[in-house]
Amino acid sequence: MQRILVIEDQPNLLRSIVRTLDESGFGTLAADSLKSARKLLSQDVDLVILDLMLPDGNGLEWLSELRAISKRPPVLVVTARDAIEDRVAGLDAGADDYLVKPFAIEELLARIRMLLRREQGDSNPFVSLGDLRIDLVSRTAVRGNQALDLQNRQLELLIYLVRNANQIVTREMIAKSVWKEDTATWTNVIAVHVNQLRKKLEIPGQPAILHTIRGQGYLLGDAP
Amino acid sequence: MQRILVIEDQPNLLRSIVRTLDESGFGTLAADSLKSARKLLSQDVDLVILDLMLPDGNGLEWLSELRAISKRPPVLVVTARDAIEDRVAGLDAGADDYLVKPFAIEELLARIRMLLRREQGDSNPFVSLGDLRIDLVSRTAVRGNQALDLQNRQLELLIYLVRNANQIVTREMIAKSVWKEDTATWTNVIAVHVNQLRKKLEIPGQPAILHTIRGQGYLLGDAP
DNA sequence: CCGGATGATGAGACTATCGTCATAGCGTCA
DNA sequence: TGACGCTATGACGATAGTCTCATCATCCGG
Repeated sequence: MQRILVIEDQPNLLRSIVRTLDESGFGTLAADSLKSARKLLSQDVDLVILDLMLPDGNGLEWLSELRAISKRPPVLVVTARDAIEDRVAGLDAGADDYLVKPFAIEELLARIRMLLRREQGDSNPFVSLGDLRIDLVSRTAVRGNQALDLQNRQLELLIYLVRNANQIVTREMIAKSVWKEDTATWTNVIAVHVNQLRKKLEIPGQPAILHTIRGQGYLLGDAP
Repeated sequence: MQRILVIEDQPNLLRSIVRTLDESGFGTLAADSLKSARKLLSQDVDLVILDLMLPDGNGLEWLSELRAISKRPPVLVVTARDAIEDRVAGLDAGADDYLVKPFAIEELLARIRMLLRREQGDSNPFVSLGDLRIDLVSRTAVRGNQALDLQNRQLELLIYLVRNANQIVTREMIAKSVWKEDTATWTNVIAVHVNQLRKKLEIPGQPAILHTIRGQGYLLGDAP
């Protein structure tokens, strides 16, 4: 369930927003001051709805602080301040949308859907090839629906191979990119790691995807 | 230079928008119908400004077609239709923002900046705090312009602290997130790693940024 | 079909990383 | 100020990750 943090100091409006969000199937966290907002903003909030005028300070400053750290989560500013300067200031401070009070609850929901939709595509960057997928931030590799338990070097090697999928990569290229030195060319370190990677990567009974190109290097992808 | 496609059939408004964008340093492509828009979109466009009522059809249908193929580029809908149903329909069709005519050119520019800012985030994701910055894909941490040579655990710990900057994190929270187990609470592993991290993170002669909150936990950021 | 070259593989050595422990330092409160 | 509890720190041992080496398998040209 997606969690939304609502920062709003008017009790009636806060209650009304929270109720609507609950009914729409979102999880909600409510804050009526910047102080309590700071407490509730942990990394697993998916969206923030922010009123600007709060008892203990200006919401824009809080927003700037947040954006200095991270571009997530998206922030939808909801405020009575409708002057153009205010709108520009809000958006430039890092807001992802700016909605002026009074607003229709339907429009609020539509804008929430829009922001969350955008988040989904924005999830961790990854590389993939066929049924193989590597999340570059959590550093997890999955083949089909089976997680692969790889060591660091094996993962680095695999990422390099996926990034250069369906083309031959020489040992020199691998040494330079994965080992950051050329010396590795003189030993058979690469062969050893390719070997270890194959054991975990290939599925017995299915055609291999990590091929040796004799005299040239390796190739990840469809047989040449 | 970032390129913006403007789809608008009122010649005066179209000209005015294009001029403003040019002056702001954007590249512009102009279309006064869906037909010409289809032609121009095949080029590399970073953002689309879309009027809904066009001579040869409804912009929303065109938007839906586009979104069926790709979530890029972002689309900013600009229209005279200001009914709530219209706004909801536009956002749900895949628009990334919805601006009602007449609008201030300053707000249009602010919303364009907002949308493009998000696109830029396509580079490696990172977290930062003050002069500290961590690239989450290359897994490198930099303080000022000095790279920090951190071990895996130290980096994981630092990422967690930055993500929860300026708030107290307890040992239990750290154990759960970084070690993925509660057992670490019973030893002083965390203290040891915090200690090692401090040696590499703190700059002698400058105020510390990784504080101990006696009896509670640790805090990364400004002194409490 | 043979021999040299190239790549694969298992075992073990080396090493960086990590966790534990003992002890020292420091704050806090009576 | 003294004692207690919490935190810092250096050293050491355990472990997982990485590399080396010897040997085996396979390919390809005579």
